[in-house]
Amino acid sequence: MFSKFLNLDKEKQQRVLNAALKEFARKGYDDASTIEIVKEAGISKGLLFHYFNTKKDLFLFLYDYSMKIIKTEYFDMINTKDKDIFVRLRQVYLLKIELIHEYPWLFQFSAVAASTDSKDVKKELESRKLEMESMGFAKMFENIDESKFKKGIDVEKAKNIIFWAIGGYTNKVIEEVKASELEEPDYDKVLEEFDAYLDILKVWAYN
Amino acid sequence: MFSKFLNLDKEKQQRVLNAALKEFARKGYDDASTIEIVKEAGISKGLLFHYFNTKKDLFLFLYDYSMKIIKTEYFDMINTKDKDIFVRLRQVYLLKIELIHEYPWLFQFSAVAASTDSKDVKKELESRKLEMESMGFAKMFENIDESKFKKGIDVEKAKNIIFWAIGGYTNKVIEEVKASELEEPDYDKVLEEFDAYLDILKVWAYN
Amino acid sequence: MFSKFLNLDKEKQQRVLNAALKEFARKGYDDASTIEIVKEAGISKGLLFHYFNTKKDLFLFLYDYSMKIIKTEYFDMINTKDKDIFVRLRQVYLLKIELIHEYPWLFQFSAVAASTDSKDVKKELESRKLEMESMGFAKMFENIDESKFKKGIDVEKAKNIIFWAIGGYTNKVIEEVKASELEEPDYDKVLEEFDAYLDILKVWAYN
Amino acid sequence: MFSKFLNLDKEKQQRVLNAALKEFARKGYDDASTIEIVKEAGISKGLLFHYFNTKKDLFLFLYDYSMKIIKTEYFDMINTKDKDIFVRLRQVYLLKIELIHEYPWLFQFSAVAASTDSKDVKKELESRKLEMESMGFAKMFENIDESKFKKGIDVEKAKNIIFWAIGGYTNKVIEEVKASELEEPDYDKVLEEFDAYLDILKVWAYN
DNA sequence: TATGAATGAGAGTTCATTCAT
DNA sequence: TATGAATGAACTCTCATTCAT
Repeated sequence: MFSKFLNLDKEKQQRVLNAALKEFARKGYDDASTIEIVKEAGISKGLLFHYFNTKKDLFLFLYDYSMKIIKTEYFDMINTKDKDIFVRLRQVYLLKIELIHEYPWLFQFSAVAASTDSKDVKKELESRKLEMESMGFAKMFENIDESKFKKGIDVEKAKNIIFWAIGGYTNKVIEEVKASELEEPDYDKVLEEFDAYLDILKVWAYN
Repeated sequence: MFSKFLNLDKEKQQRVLNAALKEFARKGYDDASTIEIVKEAGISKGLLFHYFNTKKDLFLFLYDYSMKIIKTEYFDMINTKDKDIFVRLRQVYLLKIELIHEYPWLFQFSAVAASTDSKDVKKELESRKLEMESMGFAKMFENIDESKFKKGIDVEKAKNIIFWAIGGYTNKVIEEVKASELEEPDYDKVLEEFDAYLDILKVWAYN
Repeated sequence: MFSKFLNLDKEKQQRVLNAALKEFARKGYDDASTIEIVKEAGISKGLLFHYFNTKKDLFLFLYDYSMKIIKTEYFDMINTKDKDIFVRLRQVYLLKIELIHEYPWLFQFSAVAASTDSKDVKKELESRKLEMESMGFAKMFENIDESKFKKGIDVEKAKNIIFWAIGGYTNKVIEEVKASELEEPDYDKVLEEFDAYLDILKVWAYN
Repeated sequence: MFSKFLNLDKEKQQRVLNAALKEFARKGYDDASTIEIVKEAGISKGLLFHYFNTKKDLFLFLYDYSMKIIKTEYFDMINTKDKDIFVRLRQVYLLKIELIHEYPWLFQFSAVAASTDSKDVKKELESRKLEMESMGFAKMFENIDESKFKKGIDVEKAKNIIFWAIGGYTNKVIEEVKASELEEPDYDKVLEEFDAYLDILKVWAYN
């Protein structure tokens, strides 16, 4: 199907993939411009369609590509031997930062793809949505030692609060990066702050 | 500037405003269609441009209009005499539900506007972003009795966690409404669950 | 459906119709250029699509329009009281010339439409093909006095020969007009020659 | 000019020629796709252009090639010793069927080429149109014994009628083949019917 | 004020043709 | 000679915006 593209040398593939992920991540499906993608990738308009046939196919290719990476290089890498939820979350966070380094637009693209309502791709997306979010959520909280939690509290809700709190912090970092037009945050500082939040949650949630 | 529009009878103004808020909220700036707006509003295409000159001006008018409502009818209505953060949050939540009833697309529009990156409006939006979020955050946590919090914990971070947890729950509700294609959730059930989350956070955060 | 177009003043309608009939008649469906049509019609690119939505819809509109004219102003006008086949054919021929005067590209368009294989319109065409040709053939030869024909000859085949001979002459005239780049032939000369052919066929076919 | 192509082994030449004739015959000049040709011929895109430079040159090469075959293997093969027009026509008909067997797309291609109006090739076609039709017509009716015709009738016109009648029958057969999606008609049946038409014409035209 | 026909730049896509290998 | 990736002009179609009425 996409063999023409996949036979390219890796460097050119990366250029095209990153350009496309970036454009879709920033503008969403409908507003993303194929012209911007080819400009950024340094290829001609015709060539993009030589590889991917349509904008829609390109998007779905990127979706599958992203999901594959997120599954194999993120979810599957979560070590469920750490049973303490905060040790686990820290581990996952470090994994994510690593991945963002390698694929700067991957998570933003997948977030945009997950929430798009564009009628062109909605149907196809629904049919393949493996619920990355829920899959990630499940893996993140798999085999957790719940005995450490304060008694008398709904553990599912407790997990949700922890999940949302961490997601909130992550979004804050992303917003700050966007606003300051940095390409990358200072990950040491971020991790330090992240740990501070984990510490609070630990004190709160555990006995 | 928009005097032509503002001189209309209120009923017609509302029709146009709601139609436009709805379209932008659903599709984002670039993908919103002026023809859909005029159809829904029951006016002609020419008239919309007679009132607002350009799509961009319409959008920015809506943004300012939304911010004004959110400020005057939401943030300013927060009663800071309730010093307990969880009493406060519950109060704010009820206020928001009330406002959603009156302006169904207001908060979704403001969320879309806040996160749009469309180059047409990005610059103007930045220059006027009064940081609704931070403004809301500030008001929501203004004059809070911090003595109730567990000692030895960074209060600002604690507030953030609570804020994000609540935001997370809100988004979950919105996603569920979207997925079930309901126009409105069952607010009683939602409030009950909301309270359950507040209770957990209370146990956690307070002594 | 095509109300926007049908509400135009007749002169503009004619300009657009003739431009489109001409372009499709000359180049066939696939190769016809909407740009050429709008140039010839003196309207803008957008306007053609404002009227007809797609090239396909335009083509099918033209098809239905042409079939209607050919039916009501050609086939239905054939006077079947003339039972002599040669009187009938002469009558039909005069009718056709008249119609060509009014709608110069009508018959060429309908011939092109009948023989097009373009996958875009093939299906729709098939579903509505009222078999103009066979319908015309039927009407042309309806209520003919067959007693005048030479005995012992298959009358159906005889009719076919006459039909093809006349068709052949007609095509010859069309080719000559094309080659000389005249817009219209000298109809008096053509009719004279046509009569000469009819006379021969009469001597041949009748006793 | 086309020496690169002509130096190929005959089998490959034939593959390319037949693929190209078929594609042009089916779709006309403008709508014919070079990629379809190379796929059918089993060569690469670059190679086609290496041989023929442009689509136009390929088309004109095919035209000249076709005309040459039609001249040498069709018109020149007409045996003018048969002076009876109907014997002659039958002979020509059999010749044509034979040739169609050998070059399935030859006549359809030449018909399409003769009637194309595509501006790319129109001019060149006109300048070399040796009037295949008229050439064939001339040869077909060369050295015919006109004494057998009914007296008092314009012999040229009589010949035309016979020519058109036969052409009409031929087109009918082609249409029927197309409609039934057969690759080839039942030639025995066709010949039988063809003879029936010749018989009628014979009775009519001769004393 | 109010309409919607009219405009044209720009979108995604196709395809003959070129060119590095 | 042979390949097919790469190009870019041209296609159909969309849509914010203008303008005659």
